[in-house]
Amino acid sequence: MKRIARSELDLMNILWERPGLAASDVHEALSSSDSRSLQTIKTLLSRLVEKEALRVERDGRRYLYHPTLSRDDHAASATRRFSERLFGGRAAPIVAHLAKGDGLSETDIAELEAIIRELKARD
Amino acid sequence: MKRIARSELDLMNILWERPGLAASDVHEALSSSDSRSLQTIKTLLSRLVEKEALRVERDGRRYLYHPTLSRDDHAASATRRFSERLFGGRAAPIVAHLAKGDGLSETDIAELEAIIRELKARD
DNA sequence: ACGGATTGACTACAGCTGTAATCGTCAATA
DNA sequence: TATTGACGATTACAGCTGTAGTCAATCCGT
Repeated sequence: MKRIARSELDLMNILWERPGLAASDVHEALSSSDSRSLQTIKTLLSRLVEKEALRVERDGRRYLYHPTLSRDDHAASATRRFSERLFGGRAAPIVAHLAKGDGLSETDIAELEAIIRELKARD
Repeated sequence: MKRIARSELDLMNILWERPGLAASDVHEALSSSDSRSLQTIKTLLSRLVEKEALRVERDGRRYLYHPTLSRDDHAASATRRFSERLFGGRAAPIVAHLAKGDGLSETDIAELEAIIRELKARD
């Protein structure tokens, strides 16, 4: 499985939320601050199909796109690579950076607590 | 400041630890599992200078390289971008992924606890 | 049936990345 | 002093990324 590029990931995010969209749907679903043209989106979708991150289903003369790679698998391996490369695999510095400048919500903090409790219970 | 590529980051990591190394030193300092040639390292160092992530100091007829960008600044912005793109800025899913398959050390967990306590104390 | 809209296929192309060879120069050494 | 080796500068080049234009086929409305 080839690597998913930054600009392709936006499309994956949309298709993980709502699998089975056509190219034009994906284009519309993109944030309005995203100025990429429909043609660009189509190219990116094709590349994702080549990379086997998406598969297509024919629907008349258009394609509907479905993720092959699960969001969770991708997130897990991307996260592992990221933390490895920047912090030698440690999690705390990541959270510390995000915590600076109050980027964390109440619920996010609560979830972190739960994870920690869980980890400590593992003994 | 241009983006730092994956393969350039290894060199930054070394120079953040020990600023002022020459190209050959950096090459030696790389993990032995890294097979890139000295020439490759030199090219990468030049690019980092162009990108203004490093500055050079002359030492006879060679250069010593010093980070311009601090490790902390880089880590902070890279972390923010990463969590934004994959998890909408939330920290908990990142930790959850790293926690799967016991990737977290005792000290890492202790540090996380400390950060959480700190966050909750902020109220 | 015709004309505009839509769709995938194909092509384009510049910039970034990864990896390295070559070249000219200077320094140390024999 | 002639050679060898280390150094930066320049050049190379393929693959990946980001962004899009063009084209041929097809669908839909009139």
